Amino acid sequence: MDNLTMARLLEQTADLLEIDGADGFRIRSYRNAAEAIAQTTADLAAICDDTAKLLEIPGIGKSMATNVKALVCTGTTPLRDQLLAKYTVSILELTRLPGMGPKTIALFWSAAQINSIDTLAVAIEAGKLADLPRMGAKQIEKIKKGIDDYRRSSGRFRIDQAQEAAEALTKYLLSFAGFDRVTPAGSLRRGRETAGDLDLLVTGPACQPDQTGPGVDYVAAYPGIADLIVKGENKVSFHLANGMQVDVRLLPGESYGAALQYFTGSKAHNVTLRQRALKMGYTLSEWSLARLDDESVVAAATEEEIYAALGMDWIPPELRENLGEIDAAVNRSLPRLIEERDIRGDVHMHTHETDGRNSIREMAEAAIACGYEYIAITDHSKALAMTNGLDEARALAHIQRIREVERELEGRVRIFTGIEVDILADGALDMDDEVLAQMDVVIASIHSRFDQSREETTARVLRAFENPNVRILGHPTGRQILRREPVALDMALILRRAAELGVAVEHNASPERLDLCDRDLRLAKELGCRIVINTDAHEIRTLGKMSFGVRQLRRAWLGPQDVLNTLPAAEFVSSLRTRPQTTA
DNA sequence: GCCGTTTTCGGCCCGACTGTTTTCAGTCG
Repeated sequence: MDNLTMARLLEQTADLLEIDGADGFRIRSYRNAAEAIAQTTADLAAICDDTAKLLEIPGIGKSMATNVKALVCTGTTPLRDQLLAKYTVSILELTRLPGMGPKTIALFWSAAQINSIDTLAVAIEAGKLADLPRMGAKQIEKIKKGIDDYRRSSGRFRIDQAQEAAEALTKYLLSFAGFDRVTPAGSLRRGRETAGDLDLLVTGPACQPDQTGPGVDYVAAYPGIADLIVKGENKVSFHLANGMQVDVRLLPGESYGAALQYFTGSKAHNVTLRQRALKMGYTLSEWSLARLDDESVVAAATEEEIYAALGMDWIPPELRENLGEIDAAVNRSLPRLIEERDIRGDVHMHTHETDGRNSIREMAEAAIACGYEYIAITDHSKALAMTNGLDEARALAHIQRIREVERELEGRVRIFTGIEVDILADGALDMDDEVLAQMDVVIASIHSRFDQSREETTARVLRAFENPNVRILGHPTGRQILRREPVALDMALILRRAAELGVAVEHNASPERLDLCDRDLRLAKELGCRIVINTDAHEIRTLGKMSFGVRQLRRAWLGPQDVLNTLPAAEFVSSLRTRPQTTA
């Protein structure tokens, strides 16, 4: 069982405990443990017999360690089985409906044996809920609508979709005279790979207390609103047509920093920060950091002031996941994180020779416009027939054209020759070695047979590594965010072997992939792997999407020294895997 | 159920909004 599955089962147990009316702190400890397990780079299935190692993970105590062992050995825990026997697993989907919390679910279950969205829908139609306490016509209408929405939408959105929505809204909001600053908070600001909703903070003269009426009305008049959820004094919530929920908050400038800090999260980061505030005699809210004794404000206008007053450096939003960043900020030892301008080259892109849309020359010109010193042209190999992948003869001709374009551009950009060669189902590469040996950048990627077992896929990748021409493992898990699950891989084993051989692993910055994910990137660094970040652009427009990947690298605590393509061209090539000298 | 710079017992983060309950519970973030 992998860590994420384990985390999901513990999270599920917490939900069931909550419906069951268990002690709130016990519930929280299950959630904390789930979070810790989802984030750790240790492979719990591998170390589950080593209780001491389990206890090293913050949030895992004696009885949670027992739970972990039970999950690995039996796939469940006694407590979970007991709760599921009472409620059935389908009751959990009720928590996905807006306005349905554990108390309401428990009420419905005890009053009408409702344990799924379907039985809830039937009960509403039969009018069974009308007599229950706190169930007025509005409440029931809200639940009905929630069921319809749930059945239509998946709930989460890719980060680029969230950003696009944020940019459109920001433009609209800034055209109102009383607003002068709009900042996205939440998952988008932290650079997560998906967002469940969009949080926008707004400040300006129209956001002063008791004067927010016109501003709120303006927000609520946004033409993109599909339906309005909440319209309060300083908050407007609504859905966009694609189902994305947006929360817009109007805030006075003097508490903007406190609000930005609060609504950026993560929740776990904020909880830890607040505990620290309390120990220091302060209380931290979305309005201010204030003294506990006389309630006087210590800091509120900027995040920098608040973190400084708490005795620590300002923490970049990407790190705010309660994974050690608070201690590091207190000790003044936060890392210098990589920035987009550190990236000197993009070495994974396609042209119209296969499934790209632009020529070598067009891609190169666009890369120059991005400020890159070098690129690599890495079209597909023949196994990807639908992309018109290259066979050996075409690949050799392509190399010649790449060199010609490089000469034409007269030193304005270095263009490496390359290929994204398929790793076939058995781990062999889809191109002759003597052709691969002529290329600067050979990226090996999986594009087929995603259904193989963990053992098969791991062996497949390890066999590909044995080919000395392989210099980079492309989009290692093959996942497509919200569309296709990652392939099953023994990631620690793969990364350890890559580190030994000097094979670099790619972070594919395309917002559809973001592969490796942040957690595996941290593991890669721990294991001494070299990392390369690429856009995998198929047209000039997507060359500009490097920033989505950079945010994932930052989330993994990576600095420029951890990423090969922050190096100048010559050093970049010489730090790729060195091939054995050919004897011929 | 976890944890320890006052604690191995007794703590464990804070406020807005909604609906319906005339004083507040539940949900959400």
